[in-house]
Amino acid sequence: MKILRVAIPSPLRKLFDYLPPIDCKTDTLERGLRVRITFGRREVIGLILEITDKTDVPLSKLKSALEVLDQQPLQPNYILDLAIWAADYYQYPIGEAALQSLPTYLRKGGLNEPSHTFIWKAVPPFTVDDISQRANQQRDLFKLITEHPHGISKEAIKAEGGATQLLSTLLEKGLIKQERLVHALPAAEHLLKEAPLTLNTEQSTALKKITSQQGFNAFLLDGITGSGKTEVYLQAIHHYLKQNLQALILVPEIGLTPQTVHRFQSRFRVPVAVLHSGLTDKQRFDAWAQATQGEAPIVIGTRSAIFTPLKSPGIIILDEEHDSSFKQQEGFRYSARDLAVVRAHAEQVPIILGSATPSLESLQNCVLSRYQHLTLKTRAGNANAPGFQLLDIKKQPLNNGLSAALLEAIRTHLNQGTQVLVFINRRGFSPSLICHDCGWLAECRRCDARMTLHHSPAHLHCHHCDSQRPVPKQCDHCGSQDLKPVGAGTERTEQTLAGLFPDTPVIRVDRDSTSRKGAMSKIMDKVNTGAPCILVGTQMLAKGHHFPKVTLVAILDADAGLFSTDFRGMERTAQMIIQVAGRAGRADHPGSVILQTHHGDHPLLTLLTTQGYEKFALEELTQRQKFQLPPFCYLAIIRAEATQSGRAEAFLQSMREQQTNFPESIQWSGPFPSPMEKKAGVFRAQLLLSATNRPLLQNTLSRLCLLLTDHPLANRVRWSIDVDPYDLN
DNA sequence: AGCACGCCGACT
DNA sequence: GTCGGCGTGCTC
Repeated sequence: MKILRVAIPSPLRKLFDYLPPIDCKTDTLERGLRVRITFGRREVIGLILEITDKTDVPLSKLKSALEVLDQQPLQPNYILDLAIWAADYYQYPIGEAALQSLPTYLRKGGLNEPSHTFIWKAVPPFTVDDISQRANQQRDLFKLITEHPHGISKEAIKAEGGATQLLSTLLEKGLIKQERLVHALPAAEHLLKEAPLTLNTEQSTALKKITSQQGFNAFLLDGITGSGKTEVYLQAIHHYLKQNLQALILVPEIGLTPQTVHRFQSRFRVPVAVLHSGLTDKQRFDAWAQATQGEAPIVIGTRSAIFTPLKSPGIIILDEEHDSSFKQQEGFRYSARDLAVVRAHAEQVPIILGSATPSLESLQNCVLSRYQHLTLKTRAGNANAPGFQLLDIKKQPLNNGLSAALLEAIRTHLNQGTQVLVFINRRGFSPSLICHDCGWLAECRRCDARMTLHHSPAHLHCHHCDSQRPVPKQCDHCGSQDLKPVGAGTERTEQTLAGLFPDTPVIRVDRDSTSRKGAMSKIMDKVNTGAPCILVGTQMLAKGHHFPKVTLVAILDADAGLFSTDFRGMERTAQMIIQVAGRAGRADHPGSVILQTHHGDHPLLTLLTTQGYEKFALEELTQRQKFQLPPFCYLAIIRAEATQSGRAEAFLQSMREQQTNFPESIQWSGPFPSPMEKKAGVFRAQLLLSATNRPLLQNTLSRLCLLLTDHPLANRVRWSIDVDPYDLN
């Protein structure tokens, strides 16, 4: 008797046993096939993870599966194993995890039959003279098709003005035929579409180290902005493409732009499968299938692409490895960066983690020789590194957050005919609205947070829960009409600068100004003309885009995050500063960076701006070691949320009290209300665990997980476990 | 998570 | 008399 152990998308942390479908040839059953089953009173799609001949479930309770959906396993075992490993490591229900490793289209029961592009070809020996003289459209269509001996797609025919509605007529007459487009991969010597750039010594040393070793190796490609990391990626990819192996490239959410994809497409004469959030489920599945079947030698995607199978794995590359978007912040809270290393190890392929500002975790892995540290310190074209200036604004008068010294510097650069970038990490006009008479602040009704004032269009907006309301005319508390904006966001800075520099265009770049389709490329076109301008923007400016004409970068508030409650605050601030600074001073213009701060003598800020990121990072690492913080310990947070104040905290407290014989080497902290207790209408609390022994922490978490699941109050709260949390909020 | 069952309050 | 509120229990 065969028993199927099935992963089911449900929060129950176990597999469910089913009998094969009644009329099923049991020798065709296999791990990795989907089954349609009744689960409780509903029908769901599950995934066979094991086939055994015994079960702990009473036979009377066993149901038969309704149908097997696949002939072949959907993904190789190593992907399934990766998902199961992750479910265990991140304490996430196994069924949810296993099914989330599949594209949504398959998860919902779609057939594993990717769409194909069909092409039309003329059937020899027919010529245009075999078509009646009077059928002009048919003759034109046929001529067009004969001009493409390798075939032409319907879309291409339409683009050429051909009468696609007559294709079936010609097909019926046997003059043309339809074929599936197969991308024949070019021979190794024809892979390149453009010539590789010449590598400098550092780059070629790095490339040689990556490509000369066999099997699994993890590399941290630690290269300052402009040092040519991408060229190293491209040439490493070339090395594996030549052996008919594939490359998987993961980039941060914000980094998956058409320009990024274009870099890879313009170098190689091979299909590139791109997995991004703008695709429909079917399109995403098609891209997934291209990767899985090996039709796309290059696969680029964001976090979730870590579960995309490759037919012939060659190399994994994860760019901007420090970026927070690789850690999923809800639900299945995995780190694509860490899973990428696990996956590379399982597949015995090399992995490159690249960054100009590596995470302290990765740097520590280099110290421990788990990763090989490859550094690129030379900027291409001998461009100078930007010069930093800490501008202490203590006691200085500020014009909406801009000091006189900074304005003077902006003026100097504009007069030299170059561009200026002003970075401020707050959207909107001002971060709050205060009553001048009584001090009342416009607060969000659903969050413990103030609402941001926006001018265009005028409204109050909560950046935590997205709720919006009109700008009040008078104070809720005392009725005064003297309401004043406090602090500056991008809109206000834009307005102020536009007033001070009336002859220079001021361009705002934030989520609000770029949300319309094509808005960003319009902005880029304008900036790329090279005419002097002031760019005002958020984090968006720090990532991906290059602004070759920018010679001055101004960071209005370098202090945000310096004294944060989150131990990673300093690391994040430093990464942000270096990433923004990287936008200035390309090739022919030396750049300068001005940081406005109230702590001009802050030791770490000084170290960062005078000695560079690496020195800063090593110093920060000694601090982390001193205080036994990651990467010198492992963390997990148990979070809970409830609609009633205090309930989440009480739940965690009660769980903590239930836990007996708790290992002494695990530190508890909490439960505490979360830093912003109320968010989007729910009250949140958390409990922090830390340990130096990872297996012990894992073990403890598994036990706590059982306790949480069975807790009598568990249905009154929502709880989750975050292993290796990135954000302590 | 879903989904159904079940037991109490305000409506035609 | 019933529609429907959400507490409780179950899913091979």
